[in-house]
Amino acid sequence: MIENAVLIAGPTASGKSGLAADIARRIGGVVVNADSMQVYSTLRILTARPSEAEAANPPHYLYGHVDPAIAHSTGAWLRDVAGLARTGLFERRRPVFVGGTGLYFSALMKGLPDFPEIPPSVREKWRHALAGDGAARLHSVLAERDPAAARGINPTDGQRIVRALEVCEVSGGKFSDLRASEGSGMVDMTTMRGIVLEPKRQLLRERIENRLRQMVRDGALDEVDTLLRRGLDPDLPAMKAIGVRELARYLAGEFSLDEAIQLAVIATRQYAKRQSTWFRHQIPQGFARIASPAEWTG
RNA sequence: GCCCAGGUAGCUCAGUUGGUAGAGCAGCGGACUGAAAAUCCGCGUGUCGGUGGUUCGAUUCCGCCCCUGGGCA
Repeated sequence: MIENAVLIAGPTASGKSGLAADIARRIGGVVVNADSMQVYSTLRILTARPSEAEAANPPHYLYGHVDPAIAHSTGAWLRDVAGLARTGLFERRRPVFVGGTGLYFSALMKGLPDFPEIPPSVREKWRHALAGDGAARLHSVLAERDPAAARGINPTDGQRIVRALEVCEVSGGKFSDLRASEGSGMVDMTTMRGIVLEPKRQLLRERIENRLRQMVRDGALDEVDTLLRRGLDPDLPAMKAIGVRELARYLAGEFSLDEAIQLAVIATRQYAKRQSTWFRHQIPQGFARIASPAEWTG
């Protein structure tokens, strides 16, 4: 159990990283990443990961420690956190978890059901089936193996259907049964402190656009180029970082830099909206909700 | 100045053989239990450029005007 943790959630470009560093420095703590994309090593600029200098003081953990060729996951991230906890680090230094991935916060607070590890061959098999037969077909397959799970998943939601099917196959049981057996959270909720950043939409829009232009000035194109040269599977999570696709299309000469940036800005705005929706409804009561880091008087 | 093609949702456009209109994108709302920067669901009234006329009724037909492209001078 992690005592006295600080959790900071917020949409992209809300200024949460800076706030996390300030708080960690003040309480003599450490910053722990809770963002699904900042774990990857190659895309430092494009994922707005803190620089090496920033990450040195206060100490930052779980940033850029995963190669983009590896498909990280919520479960893998949770194991990373557990590994850090086992070293006793959090008993000496209070952890400040910061990020934009709502699911990671849920997993941290409530735990994850005890799903089995899915062998790559099984994963591939169902993904193939999805591509070939379509979501509706797989949904009816799921309806036979696990009616309860099928009822809870939209017939067009291929990704979730595949997930349920692979878990059924590997466990030999039902996905819905496993889901019912909730794991236990990692942070002690009675001593935890939670903050949600909720900037005004208009302000966020401006910040997103400015930041993306700055990223390009800082060398985001080189990062994307480096990533592309590795010829990785486009389905890998790291390849889906916002901006990769858009800037890649500029590099391929499909459209101008300005058009590429515009598309990436739009994708980022839509992402920020999804994040806000999550934090509005899925984060427990008791988190302090503030519009900007300046409002935090902690 | 003349000829042609257009002016319809924030943008790109479709459509109405005359009964006041609809797609994609954007935007907004929502879901979310090991890909989550992912995946999925829901939401479309806008002087149909303006103004006269014909008509029971015009965004649709006719006249004039304005604007934008292209062509001829």
